[in-house]
Amino acid sequence: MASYDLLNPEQKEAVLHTEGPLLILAGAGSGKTRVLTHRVAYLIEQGVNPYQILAITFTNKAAGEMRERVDRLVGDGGTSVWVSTFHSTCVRILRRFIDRLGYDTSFSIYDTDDQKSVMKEVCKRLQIDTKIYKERMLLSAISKAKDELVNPVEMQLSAEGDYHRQKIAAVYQEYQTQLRKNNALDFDDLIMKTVELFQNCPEVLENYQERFRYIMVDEYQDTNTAQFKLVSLLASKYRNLCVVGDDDQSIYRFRGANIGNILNFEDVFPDAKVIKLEQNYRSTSNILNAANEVIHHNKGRKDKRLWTDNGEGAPVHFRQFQNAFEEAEHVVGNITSHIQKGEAGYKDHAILYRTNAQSRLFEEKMIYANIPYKIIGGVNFYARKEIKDLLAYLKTIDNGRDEIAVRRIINVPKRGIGATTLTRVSDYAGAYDISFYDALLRAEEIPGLGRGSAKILPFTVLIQSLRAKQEHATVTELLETILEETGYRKELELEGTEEAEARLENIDELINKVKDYDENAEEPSLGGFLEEVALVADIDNLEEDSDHVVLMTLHSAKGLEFPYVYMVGMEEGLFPSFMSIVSDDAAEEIEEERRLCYVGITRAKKELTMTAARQRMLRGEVQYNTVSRFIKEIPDEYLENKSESPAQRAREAKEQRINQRKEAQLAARRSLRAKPFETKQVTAVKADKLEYGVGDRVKHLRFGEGTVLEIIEGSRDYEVKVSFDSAGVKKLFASFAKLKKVY
DNA sequence: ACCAAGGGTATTTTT
DNA sequence: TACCCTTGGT
Repeated sequence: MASYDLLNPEQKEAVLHTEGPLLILAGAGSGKTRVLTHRVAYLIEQGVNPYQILAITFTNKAAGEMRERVDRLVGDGGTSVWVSTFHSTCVRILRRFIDRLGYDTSFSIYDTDDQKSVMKEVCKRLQIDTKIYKERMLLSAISKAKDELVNPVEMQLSAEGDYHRQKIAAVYQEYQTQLRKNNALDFDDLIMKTVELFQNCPEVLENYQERFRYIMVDEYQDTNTAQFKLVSLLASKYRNLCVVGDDDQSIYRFRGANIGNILNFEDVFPDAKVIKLEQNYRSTSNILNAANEVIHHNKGRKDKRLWTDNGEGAPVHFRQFQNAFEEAEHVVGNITSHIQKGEAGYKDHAILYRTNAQSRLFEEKMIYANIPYKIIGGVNFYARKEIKDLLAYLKTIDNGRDEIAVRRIINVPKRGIGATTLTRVSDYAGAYDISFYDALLRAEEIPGLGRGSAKILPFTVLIQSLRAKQEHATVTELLETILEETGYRKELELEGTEEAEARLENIDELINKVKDYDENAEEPSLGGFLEEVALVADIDNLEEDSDHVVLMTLHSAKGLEFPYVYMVGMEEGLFPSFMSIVSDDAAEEIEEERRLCYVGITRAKKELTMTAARQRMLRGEVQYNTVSRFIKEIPDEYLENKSESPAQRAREAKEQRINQRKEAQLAARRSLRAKPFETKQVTAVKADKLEYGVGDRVKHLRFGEGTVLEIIEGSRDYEVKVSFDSAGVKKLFASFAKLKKVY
């Protein structure tokens, strides 16, 4: 039984208001997750079946956290509450019912990389001049349309008389055709197709309306039109829709987020109850006041002002440096001194920047200073070449219609199959209206292939045998077989370069993740694994318990908090970004940047340091930037500006610094070369010793209780053989299986 | 079919 | 600066 006494009056009100539409305007750090989880607990206490509660978040990390907190609060009863992201919710629904829209339920999910490949093909087919219509731009136009639930036909109609837009509509049309041919959906499709499904199949919608009688949406300010539609359809029957958000933290306009969803909630649901959470439990009042002042410069927001009864704390620090090197040096030095004084651990620090490119300098300095760090974002783990290659093999096994996947790996490792051969196969597939892979199976019949068909044969034989194997093998076994049979691993090993070494490490990491999946998923399957992998963001991998400094963009930082926060690159042209300043609707865009700034400031619990550089290298050019307007929006009473004047600065002996810098760069480069891809994250760590021994009773998440039969100590992990009461004898890896001793 | 080199171009944020 | 794509050579 959860206790509600520790909630403040507004929080309590939000928890107790269970029926009808509810808008919770939750300021930064006002305890919204707490409210949401307690609300779930309360609903269950009131006799609501947990199975009928749906909580939607944006990231897997947020979902995981909520899941954990719900479990802790309500115990086993909470496990059937459906907590997941928009995208995975939609995938789960589509996997059941998308056949009604003419897709196969084993559809692939395409990431931006795959989308680009499709778009290339589309442009070739339609003979689009990619000098004028850039693939990137076409894709973003399509994405925008999907966010707004506009289909190709509608776009075509609305483009009447506009040649340019008509062209885009034609591309959109063909792009969808290609996706369907590949039995694939892109990210935006996941939402849009689900909405389509609901609109076309009332009985399916009804089914889910009945199921989800209580719906909660987190980060509501970031929903786009399609997501809003999805939620309103689901909630339209029982109307128990609770949305939580903060219009001041709406930072995904570029991705289609419609701030109107939160600003107009009360218009759409006139009977909505509105509750504001304005007490902040996170930051000092200096930090909070600075945030309030900055965001106050925005128009068209819901009026609110956060307050706290935490102490005043230190003023917000601001320093401007001569260049980006010194900026990085200062930040890293500052962190080091906190550590040395024993004031804080590495993990208490976060460095936040506007663009991913800024991470590099900090990374170099960290390596030099021997500070453990983790970079979030940049190239997603699953977007790396070697990982994508291996996933493409798995996808090919799983979904024979995914041409992008097949094409990706048909000549990796090299099988001597080139462009000409592929075109012939593709033409043949088109002529007989079969999939690309099926055409490969008939390689001998394809005219003009000649010796090409002999080269194709080993590939199809391999895939066919893997498909056969899939029936009874785990994903781990499949992956290992691929690595061996294709010679992929061997090739990298023979290469012997540091880069190949890094790739091999990444592959090991992938194997770890697969093992983890095989052993912990409810019902492990190849399709299930691919699905899980398709929807992870880098932020999802942030582990709270390991001790390192975190570097990430301001966007990724939303929802997190750190005692010490550094907001770097506070310069006009960088933050706010150049694009936003020169944009056609600069007013709107700058407001979005300001909200981003607000998000950054409110991440800090104890101390906030903002820095800028007069000079910095940007895309190969030296830029001279002035201090960001956002700094100027913070009144002096909350801000301590310790920037040195240029004159003072000039007097300083530069020599020493320059030397130091060179040295540092050298060292950094040396170790950067050793690991060209960010710090390796090892998810599987061999425990020093296990808490259980042979003969002990243990409990496994999926298999239930059992008795330990045998423990084999391997070099990297313990292999534990357990006889489960109901699931039989299993061999498990200790670091993944998370066995708990039962007393 | 494969590779290396060079030119051109982009750069904001990401589920 | 760094990547991507085209080009041209073998």
